[in-house]
Amino acid sequence: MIKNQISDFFLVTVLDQKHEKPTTPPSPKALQIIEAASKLFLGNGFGSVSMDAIARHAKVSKPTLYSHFQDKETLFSEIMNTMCENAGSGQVLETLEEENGPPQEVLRNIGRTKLDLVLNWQGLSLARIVFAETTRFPSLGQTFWETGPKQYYDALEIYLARLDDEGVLEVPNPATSTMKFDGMLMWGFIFPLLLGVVPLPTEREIHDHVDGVVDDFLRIHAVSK
Amino acid sequence: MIKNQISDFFLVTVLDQKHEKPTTPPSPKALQIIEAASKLFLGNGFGSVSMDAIARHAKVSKPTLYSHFQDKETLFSEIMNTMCENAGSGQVLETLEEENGPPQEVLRNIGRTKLDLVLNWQGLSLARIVFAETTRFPSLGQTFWETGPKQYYDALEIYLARLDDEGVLEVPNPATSTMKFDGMLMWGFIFPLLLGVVPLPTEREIHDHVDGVVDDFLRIHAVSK
DNA sequence: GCAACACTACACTATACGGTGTAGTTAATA
DNA sequence: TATTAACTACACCGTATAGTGTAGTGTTGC
Repeated sequence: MIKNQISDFFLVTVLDQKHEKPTTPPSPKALQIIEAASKLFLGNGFGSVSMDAIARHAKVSKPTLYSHFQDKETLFSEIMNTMCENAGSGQVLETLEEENGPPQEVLRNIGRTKLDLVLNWQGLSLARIVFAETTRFPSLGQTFWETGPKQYYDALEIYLARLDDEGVLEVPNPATSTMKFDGMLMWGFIFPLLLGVVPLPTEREIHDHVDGVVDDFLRIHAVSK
Repeated sequence: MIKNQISDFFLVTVLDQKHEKPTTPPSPKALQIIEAASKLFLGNGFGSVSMDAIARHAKVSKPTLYSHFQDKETLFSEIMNTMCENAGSGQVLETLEEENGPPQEVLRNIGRTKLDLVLNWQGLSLARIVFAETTRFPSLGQTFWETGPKQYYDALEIYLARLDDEGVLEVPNPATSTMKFDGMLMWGFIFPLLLGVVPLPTEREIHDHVDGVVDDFLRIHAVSK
């Protein structure tokens, strides 16, 4: 069950490289290795996953493993970078670019899409690992930030600036407002989840929460008459 | 320099057990061990700190180390639990209990105190480690949550409920509003900081941010006329 | 003086890990 | 059939680690 969950995530994050540059496609053995290593790293972090375990789970010999990847650190950062890039905010960005409805509707869609992206076993594991290993692999935090949240924040900031221009809302500082919006949206869920003291929220809880956040946000930035 | 920073933090978090139960005070050797292990764990996490390194830094022999602490896991969880308990929200709670001024003033004090508590090298390291190791040591997240954020959230929730009762603000759902307040307060700083993509904010930046958050919060919950 | 105790230095065991070398196997190709 | 490339199983090296055992040292209290 969990195995399938991870496999699915793997498919859309590591393998499903639709926007990939025309590099040589990874060989089937390399794919086995990537898949196994992704699962193990995502579930256990860098330090407590051994190359023997990766080879065993990939059903591949150790020399084969090392013929495809230089060493453990390379393997880890390649996989995590790919994961960060592909687990990025593509859907959220599309939501933002395509929508032209009333702000309440647009913001609700953004909020739900964002929470759906993050509030699941894989998203939380990824965040946990990136937070933890970003001191040992500084590029990790950088890649994660730039390929994921930053793009989403930039787009939302531009959207809010446009609303301000058009006089729909009053958003004197779109950058700050963007982070406050995301903070209201995320913190109450992700903080206790990262500490492991609450279960994942239901779709209904997410839905209601987003509605509340958007209402608050609109009240903050309502145009003063 | 860093050594002193850590020592200071150590003093107020691990050693300075004012509210401690009347247990036997730790021997000087045990203190050396705790101090060294605190520094090392805080800076490097659980996995990449060896018991030899702890003994070396504590200027203590390994058998002495093991005469005071059963094994590495015990040492780690004892130290981290103590840290969580003592790095808790004592100051924030005091701020909340003592203040009786206007909400704007109270909330600003709370916000600044909270951010001061978290936005520093030690607070971030602690959060990083707790997030990362909470799967291996489930009690860690639990202890951190219950001795720290939860008490602060409970107190703030009660405060907001009181303001609602008194008709000062309109807070129909104090629990949710508490998390949204903290989310606006924390997220914009702590998220990029955990990813290592921004430096620590200045006192001035914190100050301005808190003011903005409190203004937004008051606008959300202003009593409708 | 002497016994108890905490400690030290040092050596040691057992295990695990990252990474490599070797010899042999399979399968496709020419 | 001969060649080549990828792969396998297996053994191995060096190192690091958690944790223990031993023999001896200093200090305290009787």
